[in-house]
Amino acid sequence: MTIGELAQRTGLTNSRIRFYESAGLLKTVDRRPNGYRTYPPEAVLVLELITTAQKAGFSLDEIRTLLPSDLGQWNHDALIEALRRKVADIAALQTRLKQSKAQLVALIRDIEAKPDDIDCAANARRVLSHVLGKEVERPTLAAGDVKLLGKASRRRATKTG
Amino acid sequence: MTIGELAQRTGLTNSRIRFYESAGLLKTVDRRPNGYRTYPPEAVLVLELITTAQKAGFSLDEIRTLLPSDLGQWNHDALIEALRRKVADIAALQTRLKQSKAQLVALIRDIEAKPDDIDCAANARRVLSHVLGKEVERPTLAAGDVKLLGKASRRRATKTG
DNA sequence: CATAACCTTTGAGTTAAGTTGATGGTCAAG
DNA sequence: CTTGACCATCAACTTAACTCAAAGGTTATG
Repeated sequence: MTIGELAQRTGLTNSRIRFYESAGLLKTVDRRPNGYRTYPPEAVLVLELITTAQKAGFSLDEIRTLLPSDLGQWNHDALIEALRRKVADIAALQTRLKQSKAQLVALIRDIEAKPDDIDCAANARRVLSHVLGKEVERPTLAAGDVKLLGKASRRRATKTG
Repeated sequence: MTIGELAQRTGLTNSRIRFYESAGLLKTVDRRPNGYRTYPPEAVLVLELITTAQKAGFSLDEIRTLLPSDLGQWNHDALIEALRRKVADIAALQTRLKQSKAQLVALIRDIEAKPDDIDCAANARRVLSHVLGKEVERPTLAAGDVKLLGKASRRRATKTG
């Protein structure tokens, strides 16, 4: 199989397959007399395995250390250990995401729960103090004196509190 | 406040603060006659806001478009919309992670549930066929003929099925 | 006035996982 | 024998969010 055929069967690009080879994920590939790479059918499996592992969150570095030189010869213990570690990583990330999401949801509620009797700036201070978890001082300067924050400039016009 | 003082109060590095300025997150900063940057106390708040937003998953680009030029003058609608979008992003990621984790857990169980009466290579094929969701052929070549997979070489010795 | 500890700018380096482009060889068809 | 579709290598570019180094100005202290 040529690299183009392999690319078609796996849905990857030629350059990506060459990149995987240069990254040590594919064993030294055979060459035809003309220099063209030639692959056995198993190459399809290996590439599918790589992309599957990537989707599961493994880096190419991790995959390289886990892929055996022969598809039937896995390092059982290292593999299981890596899988468990990845599950733990995911669990940790899930915890963080859950917290972040809860904070954002609370923030949205907080912003929308603006008391009718305070103005925009006061509401901003109120919300900010919740976000940053501490007292936020009222500006002692006129609005124009607050010289922070710049260039942004792709904000829309409407400013409200 | 000098940049060094601001860095100490926020726990950021000088270079990071300068970087945020060059990235358009801090408004044109005042300069002393000697060319040194000088910051008002509000700068601490702005930087804390930036790092807080980053922890919640916002990119600097997103933050730049949302940060108002005045801390009391938010673009209410754009902000709420961005917050909702971020919550949706997180929810989508949570879904993906849940699936990945379930797949990995299933894979671990699958690997460990090796029937006593099959050998390593057969177990590898069995597991592979589950992972890739299709039939995996038995090798028609001797193990040494499978020329894929390379360089890796930092694998440990013990090979099992 | 020397030295340390600040500050300045500019440009390049870092990581991951590739992509893109330049330049050139190979091969089958017409 | 030329055209087009392949293939090869190599270096450079991409994105994000910074860091680091070089080269030099400023300020406080002894």
